[in-house]
Amino acid sequence: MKAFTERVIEIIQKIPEGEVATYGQVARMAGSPRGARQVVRILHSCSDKYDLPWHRVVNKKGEIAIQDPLASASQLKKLKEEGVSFLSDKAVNLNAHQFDPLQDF
DNA sequence: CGTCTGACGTGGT
DNA sequence: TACCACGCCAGAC
Repeated sequence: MKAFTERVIEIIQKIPEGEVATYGQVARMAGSPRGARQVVRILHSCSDKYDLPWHRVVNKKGEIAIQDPLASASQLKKLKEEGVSFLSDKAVNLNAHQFDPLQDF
């Protein structure tokens, strides 16, 4: 049983290119259904240190939730480059690109 | 220890 | 459909 934080990090690293996952989804996969906020904290503190594909994590509406305009623009660009389709300027098509955890279990 | 915070989720209006 | 209030819980101080 690894620490919740480490599990979250591993899960995020498993998200394939061209797909995205929601904060709550990652939290559930890590064993903490209510831990979406913790996923946020982890991205803040570990996205750089652990080389996480943080741009593949969005909120449940498929929107880029990050507040920093520079970082959100970067996320948008990376997702488009990976072939993710967008419903709007800030929301991905979750229905078509949401990461399927079945492949991981 | 107690308190605050946050790139969220859910349910009610 | 959109917005608001509240719950959640690990980490920073």
